[in-house]
Amino acid sequence: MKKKLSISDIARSLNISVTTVSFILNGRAEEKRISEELVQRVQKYIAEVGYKPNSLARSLRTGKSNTIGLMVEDISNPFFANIARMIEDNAYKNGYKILYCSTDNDTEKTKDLIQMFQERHVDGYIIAPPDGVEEEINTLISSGSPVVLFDRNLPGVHTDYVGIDNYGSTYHAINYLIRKGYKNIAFITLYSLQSQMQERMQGYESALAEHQMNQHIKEIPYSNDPDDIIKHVSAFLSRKKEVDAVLFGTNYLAVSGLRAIYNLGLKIPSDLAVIAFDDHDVFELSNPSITAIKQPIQEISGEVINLLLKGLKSPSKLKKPESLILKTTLELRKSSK
Amino acid sequence: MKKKLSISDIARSLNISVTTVSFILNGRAEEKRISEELVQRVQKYIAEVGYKPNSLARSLRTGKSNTIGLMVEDISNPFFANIARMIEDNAYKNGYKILYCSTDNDTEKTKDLIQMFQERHVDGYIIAPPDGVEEEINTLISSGSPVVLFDRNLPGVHTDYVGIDNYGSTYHAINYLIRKGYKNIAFITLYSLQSQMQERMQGYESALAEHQMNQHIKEIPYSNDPDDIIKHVSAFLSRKKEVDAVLFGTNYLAVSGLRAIYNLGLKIPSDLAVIAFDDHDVFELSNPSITAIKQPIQEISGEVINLLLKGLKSPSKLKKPESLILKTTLELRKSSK
DNA sequence: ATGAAAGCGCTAACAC
DNA sequence: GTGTTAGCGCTTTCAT
Repeated sequence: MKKKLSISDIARSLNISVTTVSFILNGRAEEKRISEELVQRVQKYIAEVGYKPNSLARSLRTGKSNTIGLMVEDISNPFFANIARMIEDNAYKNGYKILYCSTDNDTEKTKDLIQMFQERHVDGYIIAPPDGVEEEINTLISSGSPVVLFDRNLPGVHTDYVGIDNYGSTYHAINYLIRKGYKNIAFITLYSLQSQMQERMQGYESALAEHQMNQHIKEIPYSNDPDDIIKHVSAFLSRKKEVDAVLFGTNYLAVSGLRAIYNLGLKIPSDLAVIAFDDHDVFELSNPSITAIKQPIQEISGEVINLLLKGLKSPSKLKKPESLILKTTLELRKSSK
Repeated sequence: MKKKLSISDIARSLNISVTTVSFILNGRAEEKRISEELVQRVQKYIAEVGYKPNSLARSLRTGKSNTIGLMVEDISNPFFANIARMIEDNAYKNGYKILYCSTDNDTEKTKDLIQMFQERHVDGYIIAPPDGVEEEINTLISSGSPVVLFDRNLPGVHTDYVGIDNYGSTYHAINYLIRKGYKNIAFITLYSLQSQMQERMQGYESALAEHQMNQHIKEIPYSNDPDDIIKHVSAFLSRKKEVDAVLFGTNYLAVSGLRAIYNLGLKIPSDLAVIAFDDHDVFELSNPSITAIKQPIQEISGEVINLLLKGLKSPSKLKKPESLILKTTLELRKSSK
């Protein structure tokens, strides 16, 4: 277990000053007009002894940690896991590491988490926020940290946002079902004030209203336990026999919803047509396969990290917030006739 | 944007020394016999002004970062995403944050990643390693960092490990297929030297050997692109018409494999029985549902974090490595007659 | 029971 | 071009 080397050890061994070493380390040799030969010598020595700067000390000194805080609803949800993966790749490529956490859509938990990240001096935040954390996020922003929101926006928070056209997505999906002749179209969604869920609901309502059709809405409280969801969906569908099509508000509602539907012995699409919001491997391989509103995950992650890196580069005050609303696609499969 | 407070600001405002504040902050007031009244006063003030110690400075001083490095094959794979979620919950509960990364089973990438984590002074490592990083991991261990390996073990590395009975799992699965009367059972697996894949292969081979049955093995190179896998599986199955059952070595091989099977127009289980290694939402909801070898994810994560926390507490030298081999269950579904 | 002060390893303003 | 040095904010030894 050899002793960790420090910059002064290097300087001493080479008989030069720490400043010189530091400048070379930070690629400022040219700028400081340090002789090419010295640079070579230092780099060779550093490689030889395997010296690595202590990033903690560096961070303490510079105030930058080269770390990004990623806060999602649940890292085990495939939508977020996929986004996390793409963001990771991009961040590492740019010299940033990722600290992650799952909020469970819990406002208090999220506040704690934000504080933890703050104490850790993460350089920037990527957040899919629950509602109720507007104030904390505004504090973050006004203290100069770049923040990119995604998946759901926060009213009253002035920062970069990447989302999708939720309203249009459900609006079109419902119109598709109407064209196919379904008469009683239900919307099974999360009991939530989050912007994306509200917009999805509005799209559903508008489409029905335009055709003077009845609403059948079921809002289910957020839960980590699939069985809770299954129970709610079962109860709803057993009660509402007239429902002949259902749009699920999120992918995991749909996954649990499918279980409920199979448990009830309902046949898709003859008894019930199904569309899910957010795609999932399950939907392609189910039999029948399930039509889904597909978010452009790659594009979302790309824009998110892109905006954050931009924010990291330029002082946030100079940059005015951008909002990107991306298009979804309705992936037609066999779950509707 | 108010100036960040430091411990000396607190001390100055309260007219006491930083030492005292530090002791109180670190819960050593009792031990240092600081008057109860002073402790109260300091804590009240700290809460009032919202002072938060700078964890960077603390880490620099103590050498502990309260961060755990989590390295998995691919965070977007549901198996790893689920483990990540459970590990996160436990770690945060114990005051640790998680830095994660995906190795893509790439030896060189993993070496880089290990180095990055080392530079970050993570306190401990949880790794599902590719092969070829034995040396790097041994260096980590001998430098005193606790390391817990999971999912696959590394020969020659002496550290905690949590895995499953891979050999027994495939052995039993194949025997089950044999009992059901299948004659030409294929094993579609990863082209890999990793311990868990080798063991799975051995279980397959032993079971067949005991019944003097022919092997049909297809090893597919690791790829992030599902289409690559689909192509390989399609080619293999079109060539090997006699195959009447197939065991997939990992869940994502099975997910892509199912696509290949459907593309070829094969019917499960009449044309082909299917078993997957690792469960997945897809398998339960597919029609027919797919039999799978299910890993006890909760138990795995629990043991992993448990071992790591143990290692974090006691100097690793004093602790002798533990290896935990957990049992899987064969989740019988409809993909075999 | 409390305080002074020496660093942890690094960066960068300033001096030469 | 290169060196000296003052911190970044904290912990902890040693002194009182």
